[in-house]
Amino acid sequence: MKFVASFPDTLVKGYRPGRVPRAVRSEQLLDLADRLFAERGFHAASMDELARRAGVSKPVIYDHFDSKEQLFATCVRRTGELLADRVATAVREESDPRARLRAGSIAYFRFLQDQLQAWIVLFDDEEMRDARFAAEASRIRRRQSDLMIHLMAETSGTAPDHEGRTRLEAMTLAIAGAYESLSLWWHKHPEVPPEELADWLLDLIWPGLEQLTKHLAASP
Amino acid sequence: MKFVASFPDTLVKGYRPGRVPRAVRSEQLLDLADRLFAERGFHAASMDELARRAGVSKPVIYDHFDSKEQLFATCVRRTGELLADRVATAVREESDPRARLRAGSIAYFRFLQDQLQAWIVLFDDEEMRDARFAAEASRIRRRQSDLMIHLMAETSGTAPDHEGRTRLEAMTLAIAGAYESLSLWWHKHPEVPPEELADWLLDLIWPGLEQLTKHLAASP
Amino acid sequence: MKFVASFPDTLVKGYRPGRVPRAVRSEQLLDLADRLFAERGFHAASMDELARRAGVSKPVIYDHFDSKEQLFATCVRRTGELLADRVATAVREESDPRARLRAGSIAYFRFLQDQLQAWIVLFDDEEMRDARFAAEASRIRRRQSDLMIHLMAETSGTAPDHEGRTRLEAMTLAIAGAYESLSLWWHKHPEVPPEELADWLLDLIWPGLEQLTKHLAASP
Amino acid sequence: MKFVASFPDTLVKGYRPGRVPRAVRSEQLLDLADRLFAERGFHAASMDELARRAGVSKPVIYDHFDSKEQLFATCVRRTGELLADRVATAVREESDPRARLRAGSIAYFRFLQDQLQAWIVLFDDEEMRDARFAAEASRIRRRQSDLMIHLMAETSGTAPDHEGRTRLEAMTLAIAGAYESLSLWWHKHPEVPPEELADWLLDLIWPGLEQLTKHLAASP
DNA sequence: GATGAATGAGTTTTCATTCAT
DNA sequence: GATGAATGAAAACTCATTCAT
Repeated sequence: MKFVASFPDTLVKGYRPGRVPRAVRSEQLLDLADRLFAERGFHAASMDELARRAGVSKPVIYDHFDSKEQLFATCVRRTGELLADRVATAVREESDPRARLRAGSIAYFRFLQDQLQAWIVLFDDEEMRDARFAAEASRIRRRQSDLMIHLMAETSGTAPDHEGRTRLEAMTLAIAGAYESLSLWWHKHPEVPPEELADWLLDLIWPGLEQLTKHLAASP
Repeated sequence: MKFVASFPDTLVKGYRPGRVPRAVRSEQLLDLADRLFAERGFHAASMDELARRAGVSKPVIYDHFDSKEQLFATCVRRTGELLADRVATAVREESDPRARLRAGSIAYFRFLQDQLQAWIVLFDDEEMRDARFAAEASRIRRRQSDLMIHLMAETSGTAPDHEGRTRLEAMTLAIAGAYESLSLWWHKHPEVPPEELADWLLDLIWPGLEQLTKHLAASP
Repeated sequence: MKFVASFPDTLVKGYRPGRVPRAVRSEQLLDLADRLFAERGFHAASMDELARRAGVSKPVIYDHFDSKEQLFATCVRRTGELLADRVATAVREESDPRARLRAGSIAYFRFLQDQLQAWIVLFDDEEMRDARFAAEASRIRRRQSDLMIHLMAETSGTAPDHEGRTRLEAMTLAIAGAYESLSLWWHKHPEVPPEELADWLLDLIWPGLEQLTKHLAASP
Repeated sequence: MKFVASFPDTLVKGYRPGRVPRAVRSEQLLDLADRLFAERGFHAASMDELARRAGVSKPVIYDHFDSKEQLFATCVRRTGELLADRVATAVREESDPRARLRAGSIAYFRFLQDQLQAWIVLFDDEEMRDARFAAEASRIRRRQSDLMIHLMAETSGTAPDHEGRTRLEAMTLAIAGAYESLSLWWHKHPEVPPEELADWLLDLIWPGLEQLTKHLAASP
């Protein structure tokens, strides 16, 4: 006889096992799913394991979420929204463009620090580029990019023409990629403080960005 | 229900079907696997389909490769090496640092244009970030990064200290991320020529990079 | 994912939702179950959906019926009894044997017209021939058959011997089958009026039936 | 440790267990599936059990048939075709219309006797009326009906008008239902020989049928 | 009289992988 | 050098049914 490890990872706080209100259970499942997807990736994560970790039976999960895909999408969206909020809030608290970008960057890296597992779902997951989730993933990246475009537009004061917008879009997406890639590196060098990371990145791209903005403002 | 035999995608040229020398078969399988992984992603690609496309039975594949994982890893490495070669060759043909970086960038984007399907395996695949393949993937990125570090080191003429090296490494990886992300954007804007892409990116990062190099050279 | 509450199909008339006397609730559930089984068939019909349609929770259903099977059986029996009543009543209103059979037939087809969904449960349901329900189904068919035997016996005036009874039973069951099959055909040709259907069938079987009756009357 | 009963129902004759040619395995699976569906009905029959009975693993089944549905459909069609062949052959051997119908009926009942389990799949299965299989089922019934229409048309010598054809179709389908229902009765009275069953049914419907034919021939 | 939350046992289906020939 | 036939293990998802309140 096999003894399956039978301690659920999470006994939802303050509730006796097996009788948890719907909303609470939903949150718990989302949290555990975030972690599980981060650890295993979409495909390798199994609903069975999620159920085991939550200490519930599978139908409970399917009572809360339609499918594995929908559960994953929900995780991703939730995390993406949280990240966008944090960054936007931080940006809003500064007025000088460079300071704003710096504040946003710091908020970005701090979020990764706090929500390690959630962030991995966002950027490091194998499936994040799966066709079915590409939409959500690129929406997130685009949101970061848009924020930056907005920032740059403020700086320049003029609206760029079509070609200019195309270029700006490409560049901000490239920068978003730089953030993501740097995040992965950071994962292995956690001793670097978020502020320093932000400064490094700003020193690298700010000159080019400023130049670009001027160029675009001048071109039409 | 079994797929009826039908026409294998590839009848290896110059050989009667079913009697192909080992090395040729290996190459053929790698080519088809590249394509298949690019189309479907690692998980969704099935050995059955690969066998069907190759017009052989599955044991043949297992005679050449230990497992699906190993096959995938081999595809990735092969493509990565090809890319690195192209870039290195292009870089070698220029002498001015900025021109070298530009030449490398153009070679990079041209490779993507030529080897669309292979490149997707490299960067766009869902699994590329799977734990099992992370090693290979980051090795490729690192190779790009190293190349750039080398480039920058030449420029500055002095070797940076430890902290400097850390920072340089982080930044070059960030830049590699920018390239990858820009490539994904390019996928949807193929009308932009590789040279223009390269110029955009250089305009963005060159000022920061130059500055960084000077700074690092000065610091010790 | 749970279906959001939405509007139950039936708010039992004259009662506040959620406070309905037992007998009324039972009837309501049977009506809805009839409809549901007719629409989906036994297997595909789910207790969840029944509960939703009734606007109650599942335990309520289980408080009224032991199991899905028992619920289905109850539906079938109820409908069967209704049908038998209608036919018997119609038969009683005529005196000539042929006219009696005709009246019964018309009543039969009219019932189908009125109670379309209930009838489907009776004859068209996939499960009606399931071992577990065969009993109930054949009881209904037998009731029709018995009625006819009775009719024929009246006509002949003599009781047939054992062999004769066997044959008569077989024939009346065959005729019941003809009714059922014709009903299915009618489903796709609803423009034919019940009276015409009855006449067609009578023209077909009456000569043989009369003959059979005489033969059986003569044989002992 | 649980000992699952491990004698497969069928060790395919003449082959060592586990190495059976494709065509043979296909036939074996169809035969066993026929039996299984007959015993349990479509829903209650599980692929697991079929695999167990065949002494193979489930993937073997899925290598031969796309899905449970397709397997069932194949069973049904195969049996239906066999039945139609037998009946048609028997009919062809007589020339007088009544004799032809009688011969066909006898062939029909003999088929049931021989292929008991297959026949149950045809008529007694719960799912035979499932929307997904209705097509196949009604095609079979219609084939019987068509055969009879053909027979009757020969007798009358004239083609009936539209209304006449509608009526004839309805009646022949009704008769097909009578056959099916009588078959079910026969299941419990196997002592009656097929010839007697056929005679009973012919005595019942022939007079009406003949009349109908004349009537239809006269009407236009 | 009624409910929200939960479950056990099952279903079909898929896939990488390997004998025996 | 190659194949036809087979498998073990697991996956996602469903459903009738029942506590505890």
